[in-house]
Amino acid sequence: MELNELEKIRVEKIRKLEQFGLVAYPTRANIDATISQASNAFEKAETDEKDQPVEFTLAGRMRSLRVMGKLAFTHIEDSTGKIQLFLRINELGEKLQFFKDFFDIGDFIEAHGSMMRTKSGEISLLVDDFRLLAKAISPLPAAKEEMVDGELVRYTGFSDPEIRYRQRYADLAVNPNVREIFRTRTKIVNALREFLDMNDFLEVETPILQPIYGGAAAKPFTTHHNQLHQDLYLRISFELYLKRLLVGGLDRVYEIGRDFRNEGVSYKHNPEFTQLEFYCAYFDYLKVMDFTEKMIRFAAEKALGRTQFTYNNVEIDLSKPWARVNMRDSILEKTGIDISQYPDQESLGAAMTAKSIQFKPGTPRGKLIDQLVGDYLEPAFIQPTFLYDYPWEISPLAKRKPDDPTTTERFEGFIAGMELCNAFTELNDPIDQEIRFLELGRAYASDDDENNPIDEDYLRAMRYGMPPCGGFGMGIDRLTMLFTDSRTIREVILFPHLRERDSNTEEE
RNA sequence: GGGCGUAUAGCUCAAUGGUAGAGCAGUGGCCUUUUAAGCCAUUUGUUCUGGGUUCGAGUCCCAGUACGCUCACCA
Repeated sequence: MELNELEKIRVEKIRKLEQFGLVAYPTRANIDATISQASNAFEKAETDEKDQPVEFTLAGRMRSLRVMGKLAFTHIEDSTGKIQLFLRINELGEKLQFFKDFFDIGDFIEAHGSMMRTKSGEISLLVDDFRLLAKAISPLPAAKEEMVDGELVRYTGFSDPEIRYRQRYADLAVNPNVREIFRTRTKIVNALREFLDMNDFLEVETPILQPIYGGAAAKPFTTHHNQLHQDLYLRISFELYLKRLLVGGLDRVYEIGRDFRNEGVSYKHNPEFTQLEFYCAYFDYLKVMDFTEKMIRFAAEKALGRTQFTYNNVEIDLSKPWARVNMRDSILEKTGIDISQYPDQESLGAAMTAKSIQFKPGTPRGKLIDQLVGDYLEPAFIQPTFLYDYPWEISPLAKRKPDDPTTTERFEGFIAGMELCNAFTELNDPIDQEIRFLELGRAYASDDDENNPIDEDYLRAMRYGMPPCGGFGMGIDRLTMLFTDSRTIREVILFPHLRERDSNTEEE
């Protein structure tokens, strides 16, 4: 590994330390409080007007350093906050010189002393002893910041997105707002879990390695089990396994986990992403809509502490019920085309051509409708909106409407023009399900796409009898994007997928 | 996969085809209340990679790589 000049200097410091019989990476730390605990305790002692000194041993990473002749200031940071260390020759004697010689920004330091306020009023630890806890050899990208009128101002930064994602550890270390995004993400997941648990759902885990993939329309990643001589797929959804559990009498189940789709990467697509799916016996899609509103609102309250948030400079309000938009009516309104009048690919295509709407020749009816939705409806769904009643062709796992077999009881939820969730009254009729699978297989064959064999075991499960139920799937990453005002999915995934680098450029 | 853009010091960025620079970081010095500390001095480059044009290329051309935006794809 090639070290640069700065790194060589710091390695040399480690070598010198060892000559003095000291270690750069001691095994144990001996702190007795976190940084926030210490400052809180001191503030309390101040208000209680207690005279005895408040002493602590604290530790953290040095984030700033101001050295004067006979004194020095450094801010240290742990995950609870920042505090200033005040080092003076008065308390430290010649050990101050040791500090000046061997400590750098980025190092982890442990310091003992008593809490005080400096002349400018900042809570600080007046240090009477300290030691190195871990030496940083590589300098962290410089990111200086200060609070001006409550606003965080950053003067230089670590902003190249590529390096930020490739070296997320450094990104997290220098950009507090990035740490905040991932704290919020965890709060969201915890809140969703709490909400579902409160509603008597059972959290389960289903296979990620699947012999037959299904539950969504996406290309899978393929892998192989050597001993069994069997090709396996990384799941593209949880759906078919979770619904098997309803056959088994687990009436309310959910899973939060990773899906893998071998598709294009974009600001809202990552090859692996986190999904929440739940299934609830005796729910239909209307009940799922009500439940979804409550669940998202609950997540916002828990993760953000409020039900309004700003995304892309637009105020989104979750406190009100979501708009509910019928797909047929809405397409008619926006394009003048009544899809119910055009039951096949040819007639709908002709209607679109008559309106000068272009499409790829040979596109099946379902995908034409999908295109109309994507082009004319979705971008307008800024405030939370449920778009409901999808054509059966693109909804092979959803139940048909009792009064209209060409339409299914399915909805998708949108916020800020982005698809967030997908849900339906689940198809529990094994005979209809088999017809749909066969139809789907035909569509795939004509599309010259991946061969997607019928999941016979799923049909067998359904033949045992599946209760009527509602199901729901939501991208956790996208919800996190919304709640953290992130413009790309990579901002909310700790280690997003990036193209592999050449080995010769990978090395420093 | 297509189009457009970007790639220069550890970080953020400059540089008419004519000696590759600044701020911060680093190093040395001064400094007992700083907080983007200050002052003085000072070090650092495969200008993404490989070709080409030219007396001369960070700059122009071609190819490649990565990233960003965008389009396509995406039940």
